[in-house]
Amino acid sequence: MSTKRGLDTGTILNAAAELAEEKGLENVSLLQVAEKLGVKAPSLYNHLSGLKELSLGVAKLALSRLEDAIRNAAVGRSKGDALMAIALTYRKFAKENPELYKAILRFPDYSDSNIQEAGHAVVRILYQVMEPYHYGKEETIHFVRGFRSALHGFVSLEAAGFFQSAEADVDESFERFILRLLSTLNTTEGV
Amino acid sequence: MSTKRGLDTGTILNAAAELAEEKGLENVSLLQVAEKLGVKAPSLYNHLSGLKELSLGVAKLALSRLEDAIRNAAVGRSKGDALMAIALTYRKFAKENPELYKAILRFPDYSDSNIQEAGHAVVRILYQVMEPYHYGKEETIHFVRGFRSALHGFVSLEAAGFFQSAEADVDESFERFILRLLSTLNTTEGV
DNA sequence: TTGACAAACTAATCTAATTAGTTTACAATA
DNA sequence: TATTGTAAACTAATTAGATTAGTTTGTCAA
Repeated sequence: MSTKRGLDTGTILNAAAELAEEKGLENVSLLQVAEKLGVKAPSLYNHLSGLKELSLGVAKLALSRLEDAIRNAAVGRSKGDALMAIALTYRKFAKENPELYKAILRFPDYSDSNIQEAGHAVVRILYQVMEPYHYGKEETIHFVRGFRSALHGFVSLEAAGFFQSAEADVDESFERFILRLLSTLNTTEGV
Repeated sequence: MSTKRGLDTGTILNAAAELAEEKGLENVSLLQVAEKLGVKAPSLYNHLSGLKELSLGVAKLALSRLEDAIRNAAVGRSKGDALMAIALTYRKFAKENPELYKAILRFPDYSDSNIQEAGHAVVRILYQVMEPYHYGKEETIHFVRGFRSALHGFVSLEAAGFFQSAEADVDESFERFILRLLSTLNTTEGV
């Protein structure tokens, strides 16, 4: 029987992600992940350097799934349409994968490394969508920073449980917020 | 000498906050905090229920300091002026107290309880500032949710190390972003 | 067929949180 | 002033988890 060669980094990260959604991000330990994989904890060290790398890996995994979702959302749409679709998809992802989204949020803990890279992928999509507006590079960067901040900020605060006052619908708050931002985009028409 | 009665919850939390800024949030353990206070770790349990409560307490402390700063920023200003001052102060706080700000960010980990309460205080200030615009309650809530999201989102992403492309100044990105939002506020004049 | 290597294992160590049970200083009161 | 109850500190012990060291064992390539 296959007592051997069962693992690789990808398998481990997927198991960790699954475990996160099942039992909460805070219960993702090497021990638990190993157990889920039917393996002893030290075995994991053959594939990653330790808990930090595991956490980082889960965050990267989550980001890349988010990126996929966003890319799909933008396909076949342009300008405001595309941006709104991206925004809705972003929030949907966070709602459907709360623990994975928390994993992304947690990156400030190790702001150092290559999570950034994964983040860039998301940004690149936004740059593409912004092209038809014919803004200058600098102008585009300014806007994209704001747009990302809006998405991230709203979704984080919502996930943390703010926005509970029953007096205003959260879906509507989000849509209005994004529309507000989009309304400031020059509609001078791309010839 | 006073082997006794040295501690209370406030003292512990302040020590923890200090420790966070000195050595990083991730090094705030019961052990380290106890050591800093010249006490054994189990003694802390007389004043709080464990590490979770300590972390929560630090987050609340940080939020209440942020709230103070914001309140001060709004004093003597109104409308767009006040909102911009709040925004700048919010970001300044995060820059000057990075570890404490991280403590706030970390709250999604325990989204349950009474961090919320502290968050409400910030919101209350925003509601006051919004009054002169004479928006309806619902409308105001929508805007405030967006505004907070903007602040939180931008500052978090910046703290996490995104926004590093040298091609656009981050201060300017922030100011433009906030101005963009403010520009969408009705200036129909309060009589 | 074999031998080298990677991948798994067991055993052991370390750090930190937490719990149990004990001691002691303060403060109210007899 | 002596006494005693209690809160707050302590020591000792347990637990969980990460990590390291050193060993064993499949698998694959020569």
